[in-house]
Amino acid sequence: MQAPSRVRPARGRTAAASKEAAPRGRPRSESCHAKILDATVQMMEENLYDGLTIEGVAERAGVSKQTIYKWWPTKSRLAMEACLSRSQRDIVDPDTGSAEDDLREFLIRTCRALGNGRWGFAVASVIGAAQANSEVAREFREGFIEKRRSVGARMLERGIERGEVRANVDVPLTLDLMYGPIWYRLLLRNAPLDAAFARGIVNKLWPAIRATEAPSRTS
Amino acid sequence: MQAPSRVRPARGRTAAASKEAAPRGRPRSESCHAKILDATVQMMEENLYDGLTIEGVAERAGVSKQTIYKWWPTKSRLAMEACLSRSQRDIVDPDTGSAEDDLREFLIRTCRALGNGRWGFAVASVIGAAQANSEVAREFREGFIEKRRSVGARMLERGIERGEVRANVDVPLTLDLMYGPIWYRLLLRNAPLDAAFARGIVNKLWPAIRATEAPSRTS
DNA sequence: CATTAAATGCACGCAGCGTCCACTAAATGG
DNA sequence: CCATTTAGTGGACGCTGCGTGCATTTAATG
Repeated sequence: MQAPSRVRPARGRTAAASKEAAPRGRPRSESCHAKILDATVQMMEENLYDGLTIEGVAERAGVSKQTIYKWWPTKSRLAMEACLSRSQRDIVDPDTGSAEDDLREFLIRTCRALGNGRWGFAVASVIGAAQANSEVAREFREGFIEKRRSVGARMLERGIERGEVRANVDVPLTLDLMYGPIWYRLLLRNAPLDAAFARGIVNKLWPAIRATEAPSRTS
Repeated sequence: MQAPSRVRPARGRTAAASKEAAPRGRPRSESCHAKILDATVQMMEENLYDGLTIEGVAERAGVSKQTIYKWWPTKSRLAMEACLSRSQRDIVDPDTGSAEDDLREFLIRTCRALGNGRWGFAVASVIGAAQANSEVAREFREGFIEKRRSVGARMLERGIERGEVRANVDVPLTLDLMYGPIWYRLLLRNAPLDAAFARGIVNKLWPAIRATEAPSRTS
């Protein structure tokens, strides 16, 4: 998934944890690696996946095309890694102590990351590209979707332990119901992807999730 | 959206409703039109959007490339119209007399159309392609998504009139919650898109929609 | 200094899009 | 029957961008 990391420890320093001896030859340029990913994200934000060209990335990054092909076999893999690396920072477990608040916060954060600016469009275009190639689709699922789902599952499980969430809740289905509408709006752009939407999802879903039988809070 | 229809009434017959006189020149071949759309669907089912080539369609349909370009400006527009025309038959309002049953039936039907065989993958790949071109995205939304949404809205409104659905329900949000999970699974393939899933969606959502405050039916 | 591997620069083959053009085919009205 | 109009054919073309190949230079190792 990640381009194979062959970066060696800084000159002179011997990494204590590293079992293998220093590799021979010229070390991989970490700066090239970063510049390529940056240029890729930038180009996707401007031109979406279709407008992403290896030649363009090479030019922007000030790097030769061969260097890119050395580390990423195809354009789709490059786009994928750029997308995943850029997305990591948006996946955070709020862990507020309340399952309902956790879910709401997480969805609000997700909507915020994807809903404004060009990044959402770029992500959508990568999802799109993944539809044409099952291997890319799998990588995207594992690197992007499953990470979000596991955070969601953790929030639900904490809720079950605390007695806020009914114990027999169908976790995978619940996650589909939570994330599905967000991807739907991301991809179809029929309405804004904002905090109000995130709140709406949780408010509608919570009565089907929560343990107590108190009156529904749905608007 | 549709390739402009210039087919004229059959020879000799004067269409009563037609206001304009018979067009001059050679009439458009309806058989070519159909063969092109069929070949497009077939090729997308086999090779997804990326594997769809105008040259390939021309060959399969036994038609010249120019004929295709005459009626569809780009590959994406061709894919779009093929997708929309093939999909019409799956969009049916069950109108059972019960809003809950209507919703369930409609979602089951949708899952059935998209969940097995190659067609679902083909549709997903068109959604994907739409992400790279905002005009294609808009057409897809209007021709495919909005048709389904308006059927859904009608089912909910009938439910409101009959008192089964709470009057203040947020219809667009509810539709997002219903359809979102389906598109999510269609695109991400994390789990099967089957009737059980459709039922799960309705069962979970129904308590947030229905007018009465009877105990929830969620599993 | 020899070795190893990374990065460069340039050329190439190839597929497929979209266009152009001259030609043929099928309808029209006079 | 003929001029006109529009549809469809077939082949050639230019272009972009992918992915490869290869000789060369650069930065690290012992």
